[in-house]
Amino acid sequence: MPWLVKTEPEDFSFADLLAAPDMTTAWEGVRNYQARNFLREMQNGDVVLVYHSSTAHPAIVGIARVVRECYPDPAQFDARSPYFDPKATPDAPRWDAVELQAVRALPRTVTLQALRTEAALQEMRLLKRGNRLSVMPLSEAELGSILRLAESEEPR
DNA sequence: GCCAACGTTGGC
DNA sequence: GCCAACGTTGGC
Repeated sequence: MPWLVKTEPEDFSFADLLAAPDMTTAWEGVRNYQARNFLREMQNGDVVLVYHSSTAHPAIVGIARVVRECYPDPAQFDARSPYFDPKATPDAPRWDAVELQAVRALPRTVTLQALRTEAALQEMRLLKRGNRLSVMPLSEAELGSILRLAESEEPR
């Protein structure tokens, strides 16, 4: 199943992922149960679109894939981590992480504005009012539409 | 910085 | 179990 994950580029951008060793990183710090449950459904090889949020030009900017399925997020046990959760123990972890590897940057980023004006994408979870999920599934049709926008020659 | 929307917490 | 208070997200 295809997925979309959000990240704040000031915190960790798609460029950071491309620059990481093996273009791979642990996707840690998801602290929402619904998002965590989606992480648990991710399978090796699944396509993951990376979206930049909380920025001047929110947009889908790159493609990654799942290279390690869910495992207990080590940050939850680390008292020095901003993602520390005092209620989590190694015997009873609450949060999971996956590892993502960059595939490539999109030829053209697909802005939030462009997503909103694409008829085929109106049902995307990302566009739903009040949506705050940082990990969400995409349909194959949505993935196809987004990739077409990313490859189109027309300026937006 | 503002503010709407949402999730979580904790008293009762 | 209810719900008010609070914190966070994220577009603008």
